[in-house]
Amino acid sequence: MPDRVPSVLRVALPLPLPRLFDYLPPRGVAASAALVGRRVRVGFGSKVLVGIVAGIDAPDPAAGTLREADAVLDATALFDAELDASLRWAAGYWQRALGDVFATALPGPLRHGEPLPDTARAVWRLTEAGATATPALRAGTRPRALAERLRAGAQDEDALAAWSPQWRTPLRSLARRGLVERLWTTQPVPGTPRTPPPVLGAAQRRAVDAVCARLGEFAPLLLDGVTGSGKTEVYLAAIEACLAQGRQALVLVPEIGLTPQALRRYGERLPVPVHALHSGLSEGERARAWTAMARGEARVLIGTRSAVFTPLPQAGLIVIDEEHDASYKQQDGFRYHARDLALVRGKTLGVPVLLGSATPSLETLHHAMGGRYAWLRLSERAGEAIAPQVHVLDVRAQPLVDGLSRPLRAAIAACLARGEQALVFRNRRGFAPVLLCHDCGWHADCERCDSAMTLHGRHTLLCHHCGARRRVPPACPQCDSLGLVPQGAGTERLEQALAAEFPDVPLVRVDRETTQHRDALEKHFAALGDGAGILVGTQMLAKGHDLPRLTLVAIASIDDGLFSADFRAGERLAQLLIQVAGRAGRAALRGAVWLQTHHPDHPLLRTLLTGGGYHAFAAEALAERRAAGFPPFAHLCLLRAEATGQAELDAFLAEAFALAENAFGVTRHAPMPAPMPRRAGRLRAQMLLSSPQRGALQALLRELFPRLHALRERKKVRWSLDVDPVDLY
DNA sequence: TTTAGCCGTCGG
DNA sequence: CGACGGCTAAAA
Ligand SMILES: [Zn+2]
Ligand SMILES: [Zn+2]
Repeated sequence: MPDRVPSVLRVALPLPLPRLFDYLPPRGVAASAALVGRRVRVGFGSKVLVGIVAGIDAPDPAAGTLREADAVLDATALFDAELDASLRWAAGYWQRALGDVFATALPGPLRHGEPLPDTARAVWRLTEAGATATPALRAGTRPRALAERLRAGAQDEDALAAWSPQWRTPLRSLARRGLVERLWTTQPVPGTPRTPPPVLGAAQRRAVDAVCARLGEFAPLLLDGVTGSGKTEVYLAAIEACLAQGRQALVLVPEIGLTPQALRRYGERLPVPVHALHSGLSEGERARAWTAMARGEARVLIGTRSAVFTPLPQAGLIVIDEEHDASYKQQDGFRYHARDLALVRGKTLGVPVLLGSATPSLETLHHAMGGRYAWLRLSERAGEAIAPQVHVLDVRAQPLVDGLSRPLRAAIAACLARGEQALVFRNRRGFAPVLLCHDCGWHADCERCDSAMTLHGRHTLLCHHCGARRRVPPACPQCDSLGLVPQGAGTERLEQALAAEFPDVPLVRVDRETTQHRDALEKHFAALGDGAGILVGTQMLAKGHDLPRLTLVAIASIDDGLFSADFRAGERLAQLLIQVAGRAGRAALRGAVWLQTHHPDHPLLRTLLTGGGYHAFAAEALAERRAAGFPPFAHLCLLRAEATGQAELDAFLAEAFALAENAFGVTRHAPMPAPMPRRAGRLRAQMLLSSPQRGALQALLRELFPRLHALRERKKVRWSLDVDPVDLY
């Protein structure tokens, strides 16, 4: 009889093991349903872990003696009912252990058992003495400017930092004289000066109205608008309406989109403090923002992929900017898709989910075309702006010197002569992608990967896949020839060539090497100034900072992307081209886009650049996907595996293939080597599963996942299931 | 995934 | 005989 009494805690631990672990409650604590969702500290093997109580149950008679949990760490559940349900759904959908999913959803300090942080924020206001003394402060000084600002109302430290990065200096000067004082508050601080909203165009107005009409219910909406059509103003107006109803808003942006400039824009336009969650914050700051949302103190949170796990107890609206962006899919561990999880949360929460993009993903477009998503179109650039003129440069008959043809150099020179700015785009960093022997055809390959090494500078060969680094050999290792030549041009080579040709204008290279830190990108843009200048770089330049003087976009080459085997490569390339091209031109200055290619007749380029643009491309690509049985017309799961020995790898995938036999009508494709069969010394292979029915695939995965865990052959193999993979690499 | 523990080999 | 490496089962 006592065996039937629910007396054990079923705990989700942060491990990749797909099961829960049973513990007795700590001494003096009764096992009650009220403990579900709270963190507990438990001994596990020889170490101590922090887990979350996932349920309360009767003890399993088959189990041996249970350990006692050390302590319950929370007074209430960390996740509310909605977040808890959404996380459980995510664990099932993307096939990941619940404890691992819970751990991913928590900011570091909470994951490690720290108490919820204090969310009170420091607010500075003028003292009475300060108010009196302000007019007497020396005019034109920073303390005077700060005092004037505070006279309009108290400000929190975020607002002061937005005003000036060096806000502490004048503040300290005022504080020393007793003119300002610090308070602690969890309330939003009113009185932050706000930029008035611009007048919206008719299409923007319609879009805002469409979103506002759906506040209070689940509604997926696609905001489909070209670069410069004013999507952000639509977000801001919708968020204001959401705030006015007393609800919270969550905004997801791609990693690269969360610039200080973008944050400032949200902060200045909205009547409440805007909290940010991004990789540049300390763990403590992330925990504070998360907790402030959980307590309802924060009303607007803007963040990157992992911000989708933020509690939204008073949710009103979720916005996903650049919804097509691949960075929303986590590429290791718990391989969730933030956009898709946001849609599920929106449905559970009963709030609209606004998906914005100039180049919507084919999945989202397909939903919009089928009427499942409301489709809001902003077809014109806001204001007077006109679309840029596109030149496709056939370089088959053109000599390329350092990757640049004569007509392109001439176009850049003309642009600079007008005092305008040029962006030269090339999606390969380094000096040259290949180092080739002119005499025997040998090229420098990585010893641990099936991939060529990239030449960096003049003397270094670098593998972009495993990080291997070595010196350029003095002569060809195969034929002793001295004729080793860099083949092709990366950003570094373009930079040098442009610097030599245009020595008098500022030139900035933007790629992973030059832009390590968070603020480096902003510094680069500042270094460019607002006169004539050149930016060279990779897709880091595709969005971000607004550059009004930029009128010429030169795409040095994207030919290597035209023939990729991956089913999503075309979509990616089209999105990238449209994004980069969209940077050319503004209201008064018409932009031009130059594309150098050896394949001017490639269907993708014809349709995209000289035909009907992105939507015409998308229609063709969707037809191809339908014919080939790829998403959105089928749902995929990729079983990836890697091992040091080929035999172990093959044996594992052969077993996995057998396990997937005839199940639920899901198509199992024969195991095959990965597109890069060897990487960092490890052999890689994969098996694809596909089904037109998402439910059938999910049913198979529910059976397959535990069986894979139980396989003997799994031992020497690292494997993972990737549900809805963004690429098959 | 991590790790304790078992067993077999090998050097001292 | 004890150290070490490789393999396996178990972690509640
Ligand atoms: Zn050679
Ligand atoms: Zn390598």
